[in-house]
Amino acid sequence: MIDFDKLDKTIHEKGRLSIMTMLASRGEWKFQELRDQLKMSDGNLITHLRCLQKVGYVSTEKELKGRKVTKYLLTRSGKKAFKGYLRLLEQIVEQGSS
Amino acid sequence: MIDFDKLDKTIHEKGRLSIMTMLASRGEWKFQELRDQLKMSDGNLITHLRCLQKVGYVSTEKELKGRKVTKYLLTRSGKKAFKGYLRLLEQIVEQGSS
DNA sequence: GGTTTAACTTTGTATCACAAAGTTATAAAA
DNA sequence: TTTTATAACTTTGTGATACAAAGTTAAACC
Repeated sequence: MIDFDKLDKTIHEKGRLSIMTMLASRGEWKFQELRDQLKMSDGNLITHLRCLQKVGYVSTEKELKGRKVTKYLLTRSGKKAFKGYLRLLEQIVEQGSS
Repeated sequence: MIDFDKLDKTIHEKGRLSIMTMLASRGEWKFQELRDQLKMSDGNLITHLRCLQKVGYVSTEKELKGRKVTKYLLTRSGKKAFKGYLRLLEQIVEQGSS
């Protein structure tokens, strides 16, 4: 029996799941890129990013030269948590297709 | 790019996801079995089941003889929807491990 | 008839996704 | 050097909903 208590709610929420998936698939994303790709409002996106930062899954890099640009990336802990989350998804897929 | 808009919110919620996974892995489950396995309160479980019934993913069978027992199972539409959901999970897993 | 049991309903609360509007700071234009 | 534009961020409000707890109903067994 799959242990659904282990399902990380921070990652599981649709908006943050999409963010995490993007960050996992490529090193860095600008705020703008995330917003445009995911078609989220500024407020919604930044709230989710803040939430992911607060639990330590995401960090930022600021470009100091040129226009103000913020890049977001997964932390080591974020990568680990996402891996764990994916492992649970795999279990669900496996059990669901049996 | 994965289309997260397609992610079925009815299924995605943790509680209902666990229910759907159980129903997908075995034909029928009694209310009691679901409640005990998933450690949900009566009220919470039935609310999720009602929600799944309302969108047509789950149906019930009542035993008419003996003690009152209700069994829950996936409808054809529920199986189809769950399959679609799993396909999206597979995409996430794939993209996440690239 | 009374008790137990399974399923179900109702009610209340706390959380949270999301949008919209407002704020700040910097860079380019004028 | 004032103005305008832009990117990131904050604040506020609202609606939705997960969940628990307590109450209700109906059938079966004593």
